[in-house]
Amino acid sequence: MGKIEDAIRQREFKDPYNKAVVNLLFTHSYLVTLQNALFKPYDISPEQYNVLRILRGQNGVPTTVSSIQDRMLNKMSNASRLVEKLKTKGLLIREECPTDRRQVDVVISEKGLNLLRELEGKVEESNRTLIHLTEEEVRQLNDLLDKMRG
Amino acid sequence: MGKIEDAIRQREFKDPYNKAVVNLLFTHSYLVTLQNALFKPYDISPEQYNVLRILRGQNGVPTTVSSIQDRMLNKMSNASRLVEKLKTKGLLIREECPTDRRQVDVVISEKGLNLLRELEGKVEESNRTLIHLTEEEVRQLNDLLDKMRG
DNA sequence: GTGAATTTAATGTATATACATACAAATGTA
DNA sequence: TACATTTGTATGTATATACATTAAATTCAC
Repeated sequence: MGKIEDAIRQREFKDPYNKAVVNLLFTHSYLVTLQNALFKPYDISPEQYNVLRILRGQNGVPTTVSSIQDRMLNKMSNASRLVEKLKTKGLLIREECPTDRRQVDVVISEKGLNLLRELEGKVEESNRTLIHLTEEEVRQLNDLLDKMRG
Repeated sequence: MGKIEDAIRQREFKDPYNKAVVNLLFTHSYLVTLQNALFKPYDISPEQYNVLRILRGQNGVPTTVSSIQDRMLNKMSNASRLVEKLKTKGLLIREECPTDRRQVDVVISEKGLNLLRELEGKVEESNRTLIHLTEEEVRQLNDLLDKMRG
């Protein structure tokens, strides 16, 4: 694939900051395209996978919708609707919180845990192979991204 | 904002590759949230802005929908519908191609050019301020992203 | 304790992505 | 030329994002 200039047929950028924004947007598209392909056979989207991982990270402790939202990669997403989709698929259990009736308690189901187990190795392998960098370079990338957001 | 671990309240990652994927997804969300806010007063989306820039880059030469698609950051997007939206707003002109009636010729309108001129400085400034890196570091980031995609 | 303010979740609407499919026009081939 | 294939664009449907609004439950102030 190589340089962004070839990929989107743009000769040059105004400055490296401008290029970085475009490069990040394009790289995101590269990532999610591959992720979609990975998850498609399991009838799940990358966002739904992420919610399931958040729930598993709670180790069985019920989580509210707003807490899921907080931990999501996209803060503007709509945890409420994603939870509804996952419930329909039987991948999580949602019930009214007894101590605060505004909230709902969400827990990953056995079926959800099994799906995560099935996907785990594939996701890990995919993450490694789609990033063509040495371990030292990936660490650099992570540091730059963390610093970049200020 | 700082480290991704704090931002999404995840204690640790399996390996730096895994972290990089999450970090890229999260950074993308950070970027587009700020871009949306920038473009909103002009009643335009980041994707629509990108299409207008592609058209301006043609310097008045008519462009087909598939050529726009090729140059877009997201290859799976739907140039046809974006062009339709921009036409409704009067930001571009779309007409049947005389030599090949399957194709449509798309050219940016004067109104579209004016909008780009109005936005130009703001976008450039925004791109600089939302990336908290030195020029040397941004170049590094660009190189890593280019290399990462293989 | 009552009413205002806040919190939590759900819903409504517009936009965009992802992918399949349809259809017309152009091209290639026998 | 006739017909199959390919190309260019549009459309249909499901999912997700972005953001405003609603409604119910809780908390706070008095």
